[in-house]
Amino acid sequence: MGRSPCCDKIGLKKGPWTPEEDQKLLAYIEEHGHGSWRALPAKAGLQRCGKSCRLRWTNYLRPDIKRGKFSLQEEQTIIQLHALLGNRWSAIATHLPKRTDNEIKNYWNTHLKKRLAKMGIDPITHKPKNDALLSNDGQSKNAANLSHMAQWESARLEAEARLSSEFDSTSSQLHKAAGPARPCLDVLKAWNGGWSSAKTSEAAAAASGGVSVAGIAGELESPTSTLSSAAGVGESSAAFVEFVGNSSGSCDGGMMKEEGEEEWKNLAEYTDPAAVHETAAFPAAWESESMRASSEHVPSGNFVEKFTDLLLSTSSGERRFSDDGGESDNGSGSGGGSGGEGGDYYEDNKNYWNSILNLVNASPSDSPIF
DNA sequence: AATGGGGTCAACCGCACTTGC
DNA sequence: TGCAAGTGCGGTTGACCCCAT
Repeated sequence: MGRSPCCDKIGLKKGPWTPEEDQKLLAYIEEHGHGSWRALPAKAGLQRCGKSCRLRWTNYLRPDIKRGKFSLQEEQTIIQLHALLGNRWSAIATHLPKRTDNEIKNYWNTHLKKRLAKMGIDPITHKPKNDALLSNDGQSKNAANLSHMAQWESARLEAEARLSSEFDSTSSQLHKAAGPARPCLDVLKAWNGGWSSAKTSEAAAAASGGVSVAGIAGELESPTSTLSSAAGVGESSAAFVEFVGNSSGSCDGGMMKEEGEEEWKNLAEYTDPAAVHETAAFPAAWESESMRASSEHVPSGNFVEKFTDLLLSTSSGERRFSDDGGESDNGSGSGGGSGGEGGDYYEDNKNYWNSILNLVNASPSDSPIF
């Protein structure tokens, strides 16, 4: 829109901040608050642009910033949320309260992304780069994926349409109150809630692959949120639809299985038990006959089980992937006793995404994105 | 000891969105 | 309603550090 940059004035300093500048900025903000960032430098006696001051404050000087090495739990959170949200660093940062988006972004780019790539996993899609590794019958699997994607996208659109009409009278108010768009996670919660309620009510909507939206009302603030999500996190969104396409077995808390339990129990502690319990009802809704019928033909594939687990194992010297990106046989395979060679493609990924949903559910209610 | 390469991270840049007039 | 200012966000850059040669 032809807006002039804030830093184009000659004479403003750039580059690394000196301790004196830090002190000035800190002292001013502590006394007056930052107020208008543009006006701040002059008032604080700094030869910096407001933007630079804001960045310095938010990324470095803020007192509530935790610095230093990322914990295992933080790594898990970043990986899982990145799988769901993509490069929305600020959104991810809301779940790591003492970390800045910049820090998380840097950590992802310099550590986690490389680890994923090393393992043959596309860090953008969080899927293996070589789909042929996933199963002995890649084509039929892909066909099944497409089928499920279509099925669930259809169901999602149906639910969305119903929500839109249901909330039509109040949506504008909600939009105003909600502030910035809350992309796809509203939908995830909605799905979760929908499935949970479907389990108990055996609603016809659920039986037909649709969703009983009655239980969603309380969770959704923006009934049209998926529309923005389609543009914002389209790829991840699609991945979600694909990954959840199976109904067999039970969920014992997402990816917190026997294998790697030491690492994942941290996540369990982090996650609100109540939320976990609520989410645990989610897979039960998958017992819907129509869904099961359509998924029974899906061949078992030895997909990347718990790749965040693997990723973190790799970081601690444990090697579970062969050099060509395939997974080496490490014994028991995936948990839950699923058949085939070490686990079921969909089961694993359902669990993976369930663990993300757990995270979503456990997130603070005032989170700007959830 | 010097040097080159790779890794890390603070900071900058430019675009997009929100807000106020 | 349209425009401009203010702010937030994500991608990128460049300086610094460490390590191998």
